[in-house]
Amino acid sequence: MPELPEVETVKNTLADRIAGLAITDVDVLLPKVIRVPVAEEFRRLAGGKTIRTLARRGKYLLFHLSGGLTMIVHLRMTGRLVYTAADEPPARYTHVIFHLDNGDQLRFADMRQFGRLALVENEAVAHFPGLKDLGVEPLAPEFTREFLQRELRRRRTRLKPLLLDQTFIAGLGNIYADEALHRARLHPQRPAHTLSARETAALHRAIREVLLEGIAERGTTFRDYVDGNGRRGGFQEKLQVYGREGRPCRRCGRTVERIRINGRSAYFCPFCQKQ
DNA sequence: AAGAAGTCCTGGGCGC
DNA sequence: TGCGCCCAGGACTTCT
Repeated sequence: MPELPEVETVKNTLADRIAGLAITDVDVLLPKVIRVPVAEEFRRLAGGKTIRTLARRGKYLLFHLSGGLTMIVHLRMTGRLVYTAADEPPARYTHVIFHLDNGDQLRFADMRQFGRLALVENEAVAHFPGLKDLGVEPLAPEFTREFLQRELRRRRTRLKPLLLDQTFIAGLGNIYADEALHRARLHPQRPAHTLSARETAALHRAIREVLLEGIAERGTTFRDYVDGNGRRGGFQEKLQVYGREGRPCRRCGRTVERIRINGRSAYFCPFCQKQ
């Protein structure tokens, strides 16, 4: 699932290739993946625009276009954005094709059809549903230990759901949340307000470390993720607990367990991460 | 008002 | 072998 490190990697791999290119035409093969405006308008507006720069906010990808427009993309579970030669046979589940003025293409594919694209005026980005309520960027300087301590103290919820709350910290998903908690030796069910200063510092450090290592490994390909060049990530080789139910914890060798918290699975080591 | 549940999807894993 | 069931999961909506 594309989380912060995967989206960052897609952004970086695509930026090298498409920044400065113009979109000559757009094929929308599955109109419902276009959130706004309606597919026909999306196509009309995107056509002729130049892709200036790419940015990321949480798990959202932002394409800053000429004409004061921004394309917002969320890959959700299985979405892919891949730069391809025009004669490349279309991958299964390709829903949108951007024709670029160098003859190549940018293709959006998504097996589960959860991912969404939107095209809005620059001024509307800050008001866009989902984007507008995003919390702090965990790799930005604003995400300090003091900030985390202040926030944890006033929340009664458990750590795992809190880390997945995009209005709190933007960009963590199930994989990196579980890995961060394991690295900080914190149980996913721990009530947020019960952490000591020392534990808070460990969590703060762990969140940043797992994300930075994820980016350094070019993301985690648990199943479907590929970057803007269609290449798999490498961080799946370094996962300590995620997806490892019944297998040994890579730190202590005891068996990794999986529990359900708010309908989401949480992998953890009951020895390293005591309640 | 926070927290929980329902919704969207389809490949893959499982039981029989 | 093959059928049917159910699960995974991010973010948004709806319910409590």
